[in-house]
Formats: sequence, structure tokens, C-alpha cells
Amino acid sequence: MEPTQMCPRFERAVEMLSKRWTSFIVFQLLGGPLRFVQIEQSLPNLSGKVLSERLKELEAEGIINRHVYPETPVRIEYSLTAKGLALAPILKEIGNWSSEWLPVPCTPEA
Amino acid sequence: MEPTQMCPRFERAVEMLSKRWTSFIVFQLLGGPLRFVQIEQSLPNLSGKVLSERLKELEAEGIINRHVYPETPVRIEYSLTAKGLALAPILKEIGNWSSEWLPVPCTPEA
DNA sequence: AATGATAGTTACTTAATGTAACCTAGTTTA
DNA sequence: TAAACTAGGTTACATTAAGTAACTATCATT
Repeated sequence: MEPTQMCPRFERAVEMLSKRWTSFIVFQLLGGPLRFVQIEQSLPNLSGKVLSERLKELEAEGIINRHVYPETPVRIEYSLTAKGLALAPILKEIGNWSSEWLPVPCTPEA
Repeated sequence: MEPTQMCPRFERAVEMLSKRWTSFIVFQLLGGPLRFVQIEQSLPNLSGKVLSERLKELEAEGIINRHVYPETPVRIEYSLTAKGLALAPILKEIGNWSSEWLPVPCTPEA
């Protein structure tokens, strides 16, 4: 068999989603807008430093919006754009695959 | 909005697919079995070192098979298992998303 | 003035990748 | 006989990405 030539757009999409934490951040935002600390808390091993980088990348890609509410203290919410919401079917398929093919993790003893 | 609790299996699947090169290797194998050098050549920036690591991980996960043909010189082919083939819909969705939402790259001048 | 909240950033450490040279085994070529 | 070739990797070293903990800025409350 021959290797397959890849579409540059497909390649770019895979590269984006392959960046550590990207898919998790998008998944969390599928539930609705979240603030920085909320995302941080929902992903215990994600550091604020990397979260900050990813949010900037995703905003630059047009996948998320950053909305500043000038209250005191200031509140900033991150939410998905239409382009970001459109990633949902991908995550859905990952969910389908994982529930069909990955073993149920051990449950703690009663 | 509240952060969403994640299923451990979903989490594991995302972690796997987020590892650099994993999705590309699976994509290439969707076209049929390939040898080490073929995968290496189809993914120009993937080093033999990391390819070797990823193939071992994917085999350990039950996503690919390693088949040794005792010819001379020996030929070794990597192919997807049923579990690996079942990843196709995920990559398909990534393809759909990328062709709908990512810009067509500039084409070189005529 | 000190304390607290939100939303980050910075300096430093550790882990993951990339690069290039090398290894092993069998085979053909000089 | 030995040098060279092929396939399928591995090893040592350099670079980049990610993790950790402390710190910054702004405004408000105690």
C-alpha cells in the first residue's frame, strides 16, 4: 500500500487539535462560556501558563471569543464561536469511540 | 456556566489522540498496511525516534498490529486493528470541519 | 495601609521532540 | 574476504514545549 497525500487543511486541523489541552478546553467550552479560573479548575493538570497560551491561540484561530465585562473586579468570559461550536461532532465521535473501545476504569471498592 | 465533568474514557481517548503524530500515523494506516520507512517518508517532519515510540504505544493500546514477514531483508508491516479502524469517523469529522472552516491555502503562482 | 478578588505573567525546572550518527542481521558486489 | 546495501530500528545530544511556584496589576473593601 502507498502512503496517502494529505490535504493541508486537514493537516492544520490535526495539528491544532493535537496540541496538548486544546481539545479539553474546547470540550469544556461546549458546556457554555467559562472564565479563566473555571477552565483552570476543570482541568487540574493544566497550568495557567499553558492555558493562557492556548486561549490566545484559539482566539487567533477564531475558535473562541474573549468577552470582557468591565465590572469590579473585572470578569472575562471565554466562549466558542460558530467555528468552535462546529468542532462538537469531532469530540462526539471521540466520545463514541472511547465508550465502545476503551475499558471501563476500575471502580473503587465499596 | 459550570465546567463539565469528563468521562475517564473520553479523557484517555483525547490524551492519546493529542499526542503529537498519533492521528497522522493512524490516518496513513487507514489507507492500508505500511512499513516503517513508508510512514516515515509520508510524514516528513516525524523523526524515526518518535515514530518508533508511537508505534509501540499504539500497539500496546491495541490500535495497530505489527506483522513480521521473515523475508530477507525482513519486512515489517503495521496495520490497524478493528479498534484502530474504528477511529476513522473521528478523522472524517476533522476532515469535514477543516474543509468547512479552514481557509484554502494560497496556491503557488502559475 | 493591609487584604482580597480576577486575570494573568515571569523565572526556573522537567519532560517531550528533533537531529544525526550508529547498530544488527542477512545479501549482494568487488 | 571484505566493503557496501537493505530494513528496521536505537543512542547520545540539542532544542522546544510544558509544569511549578512566585509574582504583577487594578480596583474595592476592611
